[in-house]
Amino acid sequence: MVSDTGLVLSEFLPYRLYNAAEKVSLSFSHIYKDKYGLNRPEWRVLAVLAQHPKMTATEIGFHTRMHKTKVSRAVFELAGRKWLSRQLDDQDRRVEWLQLTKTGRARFAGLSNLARSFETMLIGALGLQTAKQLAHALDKIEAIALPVKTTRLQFEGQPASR
Amino acid sequence: MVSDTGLVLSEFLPYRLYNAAEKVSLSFSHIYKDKYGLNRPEWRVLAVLAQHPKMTATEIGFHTRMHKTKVSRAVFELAGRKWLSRQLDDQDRRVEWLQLTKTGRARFAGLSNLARSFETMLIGALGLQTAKQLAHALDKIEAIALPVKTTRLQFEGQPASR
DNA sequence: CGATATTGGTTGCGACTGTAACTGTCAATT
DNA sequence: AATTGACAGTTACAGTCGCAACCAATATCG
Repeated sequence: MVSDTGLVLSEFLPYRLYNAAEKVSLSFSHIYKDKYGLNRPEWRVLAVLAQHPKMTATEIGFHTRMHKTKVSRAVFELAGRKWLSRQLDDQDRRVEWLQLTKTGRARFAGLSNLARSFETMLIGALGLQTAKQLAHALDKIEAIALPVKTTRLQFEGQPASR
Repeated sequence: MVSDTGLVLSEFLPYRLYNAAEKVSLSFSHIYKDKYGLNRPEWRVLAVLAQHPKMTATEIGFHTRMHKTKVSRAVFELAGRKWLSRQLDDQDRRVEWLQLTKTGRARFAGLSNLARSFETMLIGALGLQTAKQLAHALDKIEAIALPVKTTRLQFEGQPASR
């Protein structure tokens, strides 16, 4: 028998990690959302294309850990704004090479500065020591393997319908 | 002129924090999703009601930092399954007191054990030292004030919106 | 009292998401 | 060449989300 002392949600690590990430992310999102009208996938695509001038959508998905449909939609939107250009590969016409346009690079330059200010502010608020420890913990989380699937149990009282 | 060395997304703290939280949260979600058919708001409502036997939806929102519509929908779902009961307050009939049913408590007991196992596994994978440093960093993130514009969570003592 | 504001909780709507199924292209096998 | 399978990228669909508008009950104020 397992001693059930209950579970204190507010001390539960996954919960706390998620809330902290949401808080930071929500705050940061105003920088690309309010001023530039971007959503998160679009911001990420922009940032990764600024760093790696020519990439395919698949590569972007790999780098940003985003689902390919997210990438596809973000690319569609940014292309519509002419912040990036698409160019079919000569050898393999399934592949599209994406790169920022002049406009895209110009927009990102502004965003990039705001982003770095935000990060500096955040690290300042945490303290350098804590920020480094946090970065180290994130390294480890990135590195570890976590269980991915389980099997579904059947029981009375399945989801109700609205 | 600001030196634009670009921005390396993969080293950007908000990005890394968010990805780490998503990774952990996704892995953990299988515990309540695949096995019990719950989504995250439902899991949170269940957990907080298990800890605090009688609460109102508003209080739950405060504790779990969830928007009141999320709470409302989660409560609706759990009530439909008869995992919790709703009871109008005698004095103020706008207020509903929520508490877990026997079924709800039974389900949560199982979930709770799985949750604690998961957390133990996670802490083990990080190492105790790193886990403590992470917890400390999360404390600080919770405590600091970050610029937030539009989206407001519903807290006690805060105007809803204007 | 009556009018108005506030509060607890719900719902309509538009925006965003992941799954899975799809299109079009290339590669391998026959 | 024709078939098959793999792959890049898109899209249909159903589920989820937050905002704003809403309803009903209560509190406040003239």
